[in-house]
Amino acid sequence: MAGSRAEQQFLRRYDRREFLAPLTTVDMAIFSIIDGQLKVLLVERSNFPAKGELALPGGFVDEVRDADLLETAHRKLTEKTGIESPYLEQVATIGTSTRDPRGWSVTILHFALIDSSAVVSTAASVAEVSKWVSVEEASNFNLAFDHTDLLAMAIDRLRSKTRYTALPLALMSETFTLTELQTVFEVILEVMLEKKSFRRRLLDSGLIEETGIFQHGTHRPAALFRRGAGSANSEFPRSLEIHGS
Amino acid sequence: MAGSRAEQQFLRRYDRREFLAPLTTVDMAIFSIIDGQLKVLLVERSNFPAKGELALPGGFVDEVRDADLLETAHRKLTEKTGIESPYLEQVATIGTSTRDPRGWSVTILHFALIDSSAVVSTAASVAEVSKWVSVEEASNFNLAFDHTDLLAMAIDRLRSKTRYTALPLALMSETFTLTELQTVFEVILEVMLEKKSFRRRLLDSGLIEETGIFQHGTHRPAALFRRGAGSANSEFPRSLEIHGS
DNA sequence: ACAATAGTGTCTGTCAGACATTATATG
DNA sequence: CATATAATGTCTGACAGACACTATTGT
Repeated sequence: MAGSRAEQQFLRRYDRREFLAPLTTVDMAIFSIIDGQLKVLLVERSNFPAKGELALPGGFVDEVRDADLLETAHRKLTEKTGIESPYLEQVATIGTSTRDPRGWSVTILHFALIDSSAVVSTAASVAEVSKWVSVEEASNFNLAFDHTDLLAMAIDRLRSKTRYTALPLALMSETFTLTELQTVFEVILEVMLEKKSFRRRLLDSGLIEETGIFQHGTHRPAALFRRGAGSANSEFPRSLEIHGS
Repeated sequence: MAGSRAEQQFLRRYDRREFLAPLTTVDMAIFSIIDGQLKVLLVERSNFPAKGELALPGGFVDEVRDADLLETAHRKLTEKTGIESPYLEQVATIGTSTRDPRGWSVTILHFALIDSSAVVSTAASVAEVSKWVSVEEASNFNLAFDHTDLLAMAIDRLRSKTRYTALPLALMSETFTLTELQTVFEVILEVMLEKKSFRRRLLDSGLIEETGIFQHGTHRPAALFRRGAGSANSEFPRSLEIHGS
């Protein structure tokens, strides 16, 4: 069925180069918490078009090296940050005739969350000019192409998932206190959360486990946790209620 | 900034045909409720590859006619069904080196929900061989390419959204009774729902409004409703609890 | 009057929010 | 021992589930 003689002949004669396909790229919104702020990695474009402008990192599918789009995204991420196994998720695919001056162009937008502590290694492994910018600043820059829109979509997705999953766990370092975790949620959502309900939600979720170790600081020591078995992407039965702001 | 002389020169010399881009298509899972079942529209492929096999409808971006991917999806939908304004949503983008024998290929998968009553007009306006198949059957067919996987993703998305939105409203005809609506939810979720909580949820949502008309059938007449102001895509604060199957 | 379908009353359970209270370090 | 921070107790409120009950039609 799948390999009739006629089909094989068709495929032998088929040459993709005879057909014009849209330019296809993978773009990445790579988030991390740095200095208590939600930051995104931007690169300064070293080639035309939009040379010199700030943009989300991204690039073309490498038909030889990438078996699928996720590998393209992973490869881009490793190239830019040196990070190997972040949280990585497809956000949306944007394709229009006008977004790239080279012609009809499609980008598959992903977002990645990386562990704050892993970020240190970034600068060293990066050749291209790249920098971490707070999402607020980044949203106000005039990014290359439609990247301002793409960034907004990625932030929306992160915010919305933060309301009904424990996704921000992917931003934490190996061990963390519940107060630290709550602060990260609050930074993302731009809202204060109730301590008791936050702790109940996380502790009951089974997504974190106690290390038995305590972090000694200025006052009462805080229990240190690590990520547990479950997927940080799994859904709570109810969303956090976001009122004001 | 955006149009320096050097950049203009770069663009004048740039010829996309020199670069090989992945094959890019838009595929559609078009759902409707027919004879009380959730059905999906399948077409018999009239060309190689996979000629003669059943597949989700889809096709290439038309760089001249389509301003963006959503227009491509709308165009495909209108070509296949004659429907103009369905609910339409992007599900995911799948790109691998192996899914199409012609080479590295990307598809942007969408799903559409169309009004049961609109379906009647379908057969007439369609040249290609297409047919409505229950999702159960369709999932068991061996569809062309990776379309069995694509269909599963689209069904997953529909099921999951049915748990926390009123998306199935898009499947109803102009007016409908609450019992009919509940039955559609049940068909999609493959679970029985509690009448009282279902009605409360929908009535309190403001997503439907009474027509004041009653449907007289074999017994007590049922109030007829129509879709209201709000977006059927908006989220309830809690998901429906799905226990057993 | 009866059967069948439409629609309601009301109790329970779960889980998030509010906020007061207790616990345990360090200086 | 004072104070800051960690952690808990417990009440409320929103909303889904369960299920018994009432209402209204056609036959």
